[in-house]
Amino acid sequence: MKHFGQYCGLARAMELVGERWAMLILRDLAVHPRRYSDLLTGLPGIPTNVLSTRLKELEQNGIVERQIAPAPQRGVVYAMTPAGHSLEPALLALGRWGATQLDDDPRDGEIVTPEAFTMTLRAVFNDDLAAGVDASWQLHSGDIEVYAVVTDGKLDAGVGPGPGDPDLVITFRPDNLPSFRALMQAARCGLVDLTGRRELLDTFIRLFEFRGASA
Amino acid sequence: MKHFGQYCGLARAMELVGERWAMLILRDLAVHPRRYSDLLTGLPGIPTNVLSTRLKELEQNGIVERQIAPAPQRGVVYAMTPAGHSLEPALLALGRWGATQLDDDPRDGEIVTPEAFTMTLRAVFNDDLAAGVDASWQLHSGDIEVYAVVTDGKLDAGVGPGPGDPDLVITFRPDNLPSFRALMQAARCGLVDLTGRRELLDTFIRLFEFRGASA
DNA sequence: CCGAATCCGCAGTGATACTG
DNA sequence: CAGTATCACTGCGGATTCGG
Repeated sequence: MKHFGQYCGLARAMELVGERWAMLILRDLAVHPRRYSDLLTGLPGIPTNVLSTRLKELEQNGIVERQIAPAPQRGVVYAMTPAGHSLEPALLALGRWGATQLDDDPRDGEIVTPEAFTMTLRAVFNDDLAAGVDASWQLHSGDIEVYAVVTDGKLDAGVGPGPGDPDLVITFRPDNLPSFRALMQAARCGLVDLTGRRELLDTFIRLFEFRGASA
Repeated sequence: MKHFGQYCGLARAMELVGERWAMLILRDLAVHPRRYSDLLTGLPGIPTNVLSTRLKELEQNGIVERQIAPAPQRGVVYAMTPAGHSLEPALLALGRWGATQLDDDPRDGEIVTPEAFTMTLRAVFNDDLAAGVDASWQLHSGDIEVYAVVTDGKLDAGVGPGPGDPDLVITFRPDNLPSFRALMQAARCGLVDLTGRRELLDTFIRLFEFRGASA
């Protein structure tokens, strides 16, 4: 990308990750390493040449790593480098701000991917309310399945079943909720199926209630 | 801008402020309202049509306001709306990350503007160390003049002379320090002229020492 | 099937000239 | 001062094709 000619952190950031689709690729990689075709299906609409160009640029800039996957899947896997992972606070801050600018419901054709959902969980997590909390949830909404594990007030969220048995499984009804906001509303109204320690639903709502774009 | 087709805060953020030059325009407006020509001179290299296009888009999206300036200067002034101001935490987070990716010294042709310098001050400010601090500084480096006022641990930083008399005036020598990093190094080594409460130099260094891209 | 490379039409950008 | 106008160029979107 062409340079902005300013010795400034923001300018450098935009030079490195400001091109079209780059941040969304990084959002997906921030959740877990992914193959080229995983990224393609998780970013409907991205041209294949743009994806491969971005991956090459991000790799060259030390933000993303190209790895040869080990035995079970064998193939190419893209993953964040430490420099890439250190970008996550900025991605979450941008995501929080963007969330305040979202319409109440998805526009025509707008989808929610498991990775977007996971990053939303991380973004809205109320760190300051979580001190001392230990609990784990598994969430089901449509065919999206994500987990959230809070250990000593620190969050680990990802796609799929969590690392251990969840304390509470929350299944949202109806199963095609359009947005995170609607989903939290359903939780508040009890429109959910619960399996496990049902009293942890309130804790979930408290910890993941979106409170605006504060720093 | 074309949409990404995802109902996701990050995607919406990039749709709204992800286009080329947009974040740098917002960085300047986050410091203070500016006229069209101020923005042009503060963003050397931006094409005039791109600036006017961005301003129109940002205005349409409710992030920037076009105001008719009052009596003294009379003319058009662009300013942040509340939605625009709420983007600042994200700009600072990106700037902090980008700062970790900067070379030690500016590349050929890279400049430092007063607005970039001000945003750097805001970005590196160590909030957690500032509890209870009340102090004000005025900084001179070359022809850049900025102020930093800490009131009860909260920072106000801007271009020009501060709102009141500064407790300490710091003038950096040599007067064309290439980077914020070099400037803090000069401060640590005593390569500065001080006027006022000299003991506040240590406080300044402590509060504005860059400690990496932590959230 | 995965992981791209290639080609084309078009929109966004950069540079400069010009105007109310 | 505050923008438009113009035009060459690059990058993106969309589709197809190709090699392992």
